[in-house]
Amino acid sequence: MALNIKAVQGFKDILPDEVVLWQHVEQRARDIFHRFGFGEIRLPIIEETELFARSIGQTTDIVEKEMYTFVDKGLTLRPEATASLLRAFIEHGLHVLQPVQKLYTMGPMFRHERPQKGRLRQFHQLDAEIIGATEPAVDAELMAMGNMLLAELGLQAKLEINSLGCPACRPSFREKLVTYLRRFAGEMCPDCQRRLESNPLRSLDCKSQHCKKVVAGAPSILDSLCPPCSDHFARVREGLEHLSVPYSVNHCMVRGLDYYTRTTFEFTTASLGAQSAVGAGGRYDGLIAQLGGASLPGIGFALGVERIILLLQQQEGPRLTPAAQAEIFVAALGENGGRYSQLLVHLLRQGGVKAAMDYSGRSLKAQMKQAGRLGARFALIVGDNELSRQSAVLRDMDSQSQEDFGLQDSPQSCADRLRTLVTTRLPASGRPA
RNA sequence: GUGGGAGUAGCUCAGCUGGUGGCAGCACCUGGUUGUGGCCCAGGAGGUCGUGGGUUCAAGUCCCAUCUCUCACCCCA
Repeated sequence: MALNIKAVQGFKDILPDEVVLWQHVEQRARDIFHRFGFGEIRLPIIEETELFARSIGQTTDIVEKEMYTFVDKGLTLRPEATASLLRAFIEHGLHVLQPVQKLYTMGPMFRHERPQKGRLRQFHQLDAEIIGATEPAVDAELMAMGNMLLAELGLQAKLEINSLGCPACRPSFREKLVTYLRRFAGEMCPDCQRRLESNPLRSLDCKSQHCKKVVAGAPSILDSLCPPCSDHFARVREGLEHLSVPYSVNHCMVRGLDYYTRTTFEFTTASLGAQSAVGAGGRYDGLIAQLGGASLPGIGFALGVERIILLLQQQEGPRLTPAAQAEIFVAALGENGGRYSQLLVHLLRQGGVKAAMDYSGRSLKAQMKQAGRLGARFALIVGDNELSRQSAVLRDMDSQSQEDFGLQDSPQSCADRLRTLVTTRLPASGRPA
């Protein structure tokens, strides 16, 4: 701790032990996304501020107070991925390639909020979007995919769904709701009183006990949907049931971003403290046109990687163990042993074998210890003695058995023989690979 | 942005009402074993007690500020 420089608030390092989990999650996600026909798209993490203001909504908390913006340059670190993805989609005219595009991306997002459990200022999302399809079956498929990913990761999450209607039916619901809430405004929390004008739908999801009481008697948006939206929602539900995806309807669920229409959903868990959402998403049928693109519907979701990692870490059961850092460790003794070992290790690596050695001339005991620590299955002991009699000692670290390993032929063929050995010989015990 | 809790070794943490920083555990190094890992034993190394001020003969301990972590509000992945 010589330097008094630390990571800035809300940003954190992910150390090698934890990276193992990250890679696991990312691998699973890629695997499943590919199964569903999604292609990866990689996006810049910075965009013109205007993009987020126009898509997420001027009056949302994200845009009003949580963005990392370079004011002098008009640029902003992305607070979410959908806007960037759609920008790229429109910019490159991807809709001409095929009528329905399925894209995913993953990476860091930035929001200037107060950090707490499962919430960082730089956090990571897995993001999947389907553009160009309006069929309810697509909504169901997308949710099924999220559900499958969480299930394959071994996580317990509930799926809650709702419909927020469309520009044809939401405004009238909003009016109905405001009329109702006005009657009880006095009983509601100060936040909700303030939201009465700015974002009355948000009151439906308020945690305050008083508000919950009021909201319990409020009209439901599901009763106010126009026939097309109502039909869409019914068929989304049918789709989920058809695929046996468990879900519940939560007519109070609202979203923090303005662009959502019709289907919205959240994957929630009780094990994350105040942050119950592991992932969330919804349909945004007007957004692409609003950003200057073709008039195309879209739907997508984002999963919070940190939140998934937290859940995995809380889980009982066997931990993920990092892969061995070395398959074979060459223990060198003496100056000649060191020179020969260095070449051998290099040739092994060239041949695709994870090989390691120690250059500091430490005792054999210390080197064997290091071999064990690296998870090496074999140790090859090469000292000046071995070189002079042209025969090294090969030790199987699990069975503790040792055998001679001839060094008569060239270093290259020795390396080749060792590689064959490492890749073909079965482990002595049922030790994880 | 608001409120509670907390910062002592790489990690987890003792340290009472101020009086020399812990034979603490894990990890690390060395030795016990002339050249053989995991267990055991012995020894060793490792600290601006988050940072900056203040009170005091004396501050890890009390006071103020600040930074960070943490939990919650707000909001959200």
